[in-house]
Amino acid sequence: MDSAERAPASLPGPAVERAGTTGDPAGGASKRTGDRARRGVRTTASMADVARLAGVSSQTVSRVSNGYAGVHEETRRQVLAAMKELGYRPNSAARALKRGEFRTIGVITFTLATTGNVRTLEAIATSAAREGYAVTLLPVAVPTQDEVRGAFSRLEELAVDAVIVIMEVHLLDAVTITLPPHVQVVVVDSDAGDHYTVVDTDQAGGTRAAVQHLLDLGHRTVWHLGGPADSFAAQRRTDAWRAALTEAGRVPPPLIRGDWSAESGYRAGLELAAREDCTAVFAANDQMALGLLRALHERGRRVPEDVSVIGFDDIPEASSFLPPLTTVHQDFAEVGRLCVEAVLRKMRQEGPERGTTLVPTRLVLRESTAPPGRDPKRP
Amino acid sequence: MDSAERAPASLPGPAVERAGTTGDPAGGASKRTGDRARRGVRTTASMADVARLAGVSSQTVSRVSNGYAGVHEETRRQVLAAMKELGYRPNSAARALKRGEFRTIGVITFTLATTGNVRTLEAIATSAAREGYAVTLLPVAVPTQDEVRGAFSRLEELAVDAVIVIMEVHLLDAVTITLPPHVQVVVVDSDAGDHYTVVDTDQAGGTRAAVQHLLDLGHRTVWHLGGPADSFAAQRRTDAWRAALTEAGRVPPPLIRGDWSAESGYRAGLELAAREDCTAVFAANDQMALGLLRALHERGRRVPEDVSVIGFDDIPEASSFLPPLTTVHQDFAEVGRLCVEAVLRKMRQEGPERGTTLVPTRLVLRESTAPPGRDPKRP
DNA sequence: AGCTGTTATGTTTACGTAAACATCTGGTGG
DNA sequence: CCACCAGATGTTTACGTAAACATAACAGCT
Repeated sequence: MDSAERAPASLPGPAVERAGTTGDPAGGASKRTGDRARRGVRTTASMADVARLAGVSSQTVSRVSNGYAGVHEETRRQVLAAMKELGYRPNSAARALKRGEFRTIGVITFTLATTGNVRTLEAIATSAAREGYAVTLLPVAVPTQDEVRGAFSRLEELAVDAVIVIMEVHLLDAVTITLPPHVQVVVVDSDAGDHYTVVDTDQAGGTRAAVQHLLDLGHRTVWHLGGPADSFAAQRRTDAWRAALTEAGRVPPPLIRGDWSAESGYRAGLELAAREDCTAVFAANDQMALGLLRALHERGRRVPEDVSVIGFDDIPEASSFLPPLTTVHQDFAEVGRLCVEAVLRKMRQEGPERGTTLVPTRLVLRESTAPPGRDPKRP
Repeated sequence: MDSAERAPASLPGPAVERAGTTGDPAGGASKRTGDRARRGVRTTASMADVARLAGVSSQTVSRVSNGYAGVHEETRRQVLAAMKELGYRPNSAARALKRGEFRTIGVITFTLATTGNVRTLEAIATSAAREGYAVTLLPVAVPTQDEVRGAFSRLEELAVDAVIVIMEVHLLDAVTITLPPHVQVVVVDSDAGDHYTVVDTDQAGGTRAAVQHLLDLGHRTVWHLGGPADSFAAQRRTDAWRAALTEAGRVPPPLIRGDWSAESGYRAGLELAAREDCTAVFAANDQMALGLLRALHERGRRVPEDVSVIGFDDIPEASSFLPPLTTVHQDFAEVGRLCVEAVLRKMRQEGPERGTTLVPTRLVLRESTAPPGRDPKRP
């Protein structure tokens, strides 16, 4: 309880007063000195131990451990043997302290409920591992400024060299962030390319492909089931949808907004099903498209005969929807990979400080789209 | 001494003033020694800096930083002011080195493609943050022994105090794991409760509820679309399904196996749709149930009139399936929370070394189940 | 032989923090 | 009035690693 009370060392926190004893019930049975011996934690072997056993200096152990050339083969073998015998593991805290870097990337993201975030995170973790970096996860439960601020203040005292932010970054600007000065930031899902390094899916390109596909099929116009207003990705898709229609000389119907969830797609679908003039819908993600399909089905509007539906993301389940969903495929793996690449480049001061990288999309044709007015009753 | 060079905390300074060659200013103009000065990384303020500015010893700064009592209020204020002015952040590497702990939990998991893993991970991260711990993610791309070994060897030199393993642990036993001796392990999805501390969903309870529900509706027996053989969760669900049927005096039909994906559910569904005697199916997860629904629909078998379907997980989309899916709700958040709790308790040596904790499930009734043979044409 | 350069290894030092121990106040009670 | 105590603060030291510098051994060359 004592140790739990010891507030997690947060700087801004006015420092919880430590009541009572220091935590150790006076039983001074510890003859061992050393900090951690008292907690009963078995200390692991250090370089000095290995050096002693191998009969060399600890510096030579360090050289072997870091793979430097210039160590006699014989010596190296002895050192390696000693390491193995003692089960030596380099202490990463000491390494980080000495080297001034943690080899860790922090990832800040909202809820992991959306496929996109998760897939990107996974790709980031994989790419980072390949580069010898670990990934520390910082979930932000609710997208309020307070929560974001909280995540960042946790981050400030965290052992990271760089941060990747998977969310609309305007929330950040509103917050006064004070990151350790050398920490690099890369952002997904934002238009802040002039302030940050941004990697993102080509939302506009994907959207245009989707809209164009529907227009090519002969639909007069395309309705849009958009994502929440605070998502930049959603905003971009909505903008691109409008632009694509306008450029094609069509009148964009009123925007209908969901919140990414299938449930919101269902509600929107009930609305749309009531409109006879709605023959094509572009949903801003697959989940909402799923709800939309259900609503249309319930109201007796057939897909794709009466209404064409197209989604965004290409989640694995999309091919199992009823009917299988035509959708815009996002390459999350590539986004994650590029994020890591960008952030490492920034750390090495090899890359530009800012700018946006777009990852192309691909339209996946399945069975939820068809020419309009194809009524099997009047073939 | 060199405090003049430590720039007085102009916070948003990008600080790439070191022009010219990247790392080797040949005219050794740098009077500073020190490792990281040479890499052009601006050193952040240390305790010593704060102490100097506040006119106290660094130990007093440490006391303030860690919230110890016994610091005069006046002094504390001064120290806090100095910290703020310099933008001081405790160096977590030094802390970790000194304290012998990292305040970090490592999470090893297979692909983040399954909802369960992701939701559990998210809950772990949230709970850990609440306790002042960070979470480091270690994805294992493919469930081969080599991959697992790789993840663990990365882990060995990683800065973690504890590990939570989200996968069947038998893969681990086959691998020779050599973790730092004091690292605690908690496992999800395993029956290794006699070797490890295990937290898991009550697979058996949930399965029994599902099977019983179908039997109560009047179905003669229940078919099962199981998960992959290497998943313990899948195994448990399959075992419980057999047991529940047997106890009720029914004959378990042959097992059909999928791989968790909707696609595999679809393939299985095509098979099941061909069998007139199949009136009820229990799918081991919701994704497979989705594929199953599609196959049944394609083959003209109505759900729930001709076939009842029940899933497992209760993913958010389940309520938007066609029809909305009756399924077993898993409380992933609770699983994650308990994992963190267990692992922290182990670290503090307050809890048992091994044993299994089960988290109860809840059957969510929607519209994919009904009594058999209910033909709406003959009400 | 004497010099030079190369290779292999050892020694010193510093990274930032916090425990352990030491010192210095001012007040209290005998 | 002094011994004593407790609270407030300072000093020393060690955590494990790796850069920087130092040394030693030896081969090649004039």
